[in-house]
Amino acid sequence: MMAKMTIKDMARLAGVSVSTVSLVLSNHGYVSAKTRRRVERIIAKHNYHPRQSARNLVSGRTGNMGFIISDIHLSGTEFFYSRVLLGAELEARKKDYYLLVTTVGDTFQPPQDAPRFLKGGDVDGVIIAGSVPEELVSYIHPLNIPYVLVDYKHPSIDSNLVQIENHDGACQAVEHLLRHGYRRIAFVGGSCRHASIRERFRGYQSALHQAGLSEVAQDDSLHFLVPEETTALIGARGINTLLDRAVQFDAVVCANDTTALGCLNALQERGLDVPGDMAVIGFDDIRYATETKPLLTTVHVPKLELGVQAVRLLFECLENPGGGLYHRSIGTELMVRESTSRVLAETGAAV
Amino acid sequence: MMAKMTIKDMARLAGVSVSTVSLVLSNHGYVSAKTRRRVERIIAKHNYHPRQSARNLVSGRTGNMGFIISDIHLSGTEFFYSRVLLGAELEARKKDYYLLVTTVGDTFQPPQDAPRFLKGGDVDGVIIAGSVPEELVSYIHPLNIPYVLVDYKHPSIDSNLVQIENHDGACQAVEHLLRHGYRRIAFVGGSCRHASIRERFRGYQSALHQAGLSEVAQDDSLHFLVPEETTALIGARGINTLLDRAVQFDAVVCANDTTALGCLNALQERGLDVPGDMAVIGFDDIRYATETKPLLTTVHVPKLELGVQAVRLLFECLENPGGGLYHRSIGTELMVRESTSRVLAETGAAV
DNA sequence: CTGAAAGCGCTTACAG
DNA sequence: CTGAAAGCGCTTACAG
Repeated sequence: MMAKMTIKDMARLAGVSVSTVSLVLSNHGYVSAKTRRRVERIIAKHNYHPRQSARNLVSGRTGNMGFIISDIHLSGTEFFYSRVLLGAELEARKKDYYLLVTTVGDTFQPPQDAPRFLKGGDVDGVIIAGSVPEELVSYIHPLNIPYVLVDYKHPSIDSNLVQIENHDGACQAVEHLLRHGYRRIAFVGGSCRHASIRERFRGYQSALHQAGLSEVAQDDSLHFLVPEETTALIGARGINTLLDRAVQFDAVVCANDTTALGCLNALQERGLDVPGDMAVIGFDDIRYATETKPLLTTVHVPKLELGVQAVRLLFECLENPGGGLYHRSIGTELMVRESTSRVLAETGAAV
Repeated sequence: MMAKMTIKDMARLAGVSVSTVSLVLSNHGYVSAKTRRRVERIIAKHNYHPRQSARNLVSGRTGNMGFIISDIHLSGTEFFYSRVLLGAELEARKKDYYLLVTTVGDTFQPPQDAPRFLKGGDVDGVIIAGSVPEELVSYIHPLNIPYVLVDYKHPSIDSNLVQIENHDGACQAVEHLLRHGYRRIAFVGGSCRHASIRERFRGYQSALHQAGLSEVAQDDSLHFLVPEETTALIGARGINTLLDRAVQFDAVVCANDTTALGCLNALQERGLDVPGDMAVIGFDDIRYATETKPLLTTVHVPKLELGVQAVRLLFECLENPGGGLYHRSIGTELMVRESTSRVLAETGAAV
């Protein structure tokens, strides 16, 4: 194993100065075509790559981007934020940035638990995916380092944001049900502590209002929202609770797909047919939505895109320091499958 | 926004030399208690943190660890490798290492698609989680950089390995079923291209052999293995295929929980009761296994631990260069829940 | 116990 | 178009 090659070795081998090698590496100044070729050949031959830490030292930037996610979200049941991470990684890679991934627990206490890269200044910017302890945001905000929040919002601090059009998505869901003749539409939610879920609930309500069904929108016996973390069990509990209340309803909008899966199971167990007796509609479009029986109609959230946009937004902040705050909204799309359409499910013909 | 503080500023402020500040920072040499206190106070007061890139430059190490995962695994249906990632991050953090996470697609072609940190020498070691294109391993192997494979193995190259005791886990599953009186035990698998799944199948077979049930172990009409990526649909397809073959069986061992979920759904749909008519046992113990109806008996794999051990093993390689290859096996544990025990499911009393 | 100096591998003005 | 030199922020022998 030979020692690691340096720019000096390249210069010596190519018979030029270190500066010249640096110039062809960076593509900044002018180098004669001939010299450039010679240097490039030497570089390729020895498979030389400049050391990032040396470059960083002089450039003052790090080439790293922090990616913070709560441990719950990273390993929950839903495959949501790992797709956001994937999108972010793909986009960061395009600009030759590395993603430094770290997690925070829900017992987060600054400054002890603050990611080391924040203290050490080892990142040029930070992406925070999903809901995190408020303390994290209040810790990072005054740090003078650009950061963007994805699908989360601090109650009082204004940040760079990439958000889902939750309100609109929920409206689409309700409108779809209304078009198909459903009227008594219930809502079963995951954690109402999460802003996204509250927005979905509000979207559901406002679509009903628009349709002149305010009594449904307002009827809390048709709504099941709990402050707990989202699991499929909550969906099952929601359905059973509503059913036990003996209120009439023929459709249920779920706060997300995980909840919807729980609903589907519970309905099946109580002997109710979906969509024959009851329509079910989810939110997120996780992959499992296409593996249920019946296939789940849901509001598709472009998860990869959330990650991509977060990285792009961060770069804009980097290039444009002091340029104020950016907010970006990512639209949703209704995926009509089997769980909301009697005809579709039974004959295979679309309505 | 004041300029970033450097070690020089600290030295000036504390009235000592730069070397002294460095000494108290690194805790290496001797500094008088008094001087140390003074320097420490200044450091704390100004919230100074040494720049990693400068340290890296002189130390020759990077303080980074690469974490490579296929995009399929990062955003598949199973929540498996994200827990491995979580474990790795937690352990790396303990040693002040950053995790550089990147993904590879299945069209991977070296050297273009090789992670940039490999070419640039920006990591001290690499963890590869789950199955990846063989080309990745053959690319990285001669690079003279320590790497460890988690739950994967190159067919011909010998690497540092952290593996699951798949064979043993599958034996446990079968033995549990045998103890409960099941005899005609089927196997429904996900991708048989994956070594782990093949090992599970072999474990299943050898436990049956041991029990004198070689005819079951050998009866391919009781086995469903496909070369496709694992999804719940494969489980459903497996059950339906076996049932349509009209072979007798009263239990099914699944290659993993995702497959088992599909089995559960398919059985329910065909009107069969679990565990009344049929026992189902999974592998992995993903969170969803505790949200099914009935709760899924499964072989628990300590996913976090896989990540932790991978990082530890990598550190051993780092500290002990040229120390040969390490192989580590992580044991499994049978989680007995409802899907394999008639009594347990119906009366709540354990067998 | 503490300081002056060299050096890690690069980039960037500045001369020429 | 190319080279010599300074400097990025640290650490590490080496003197004292």
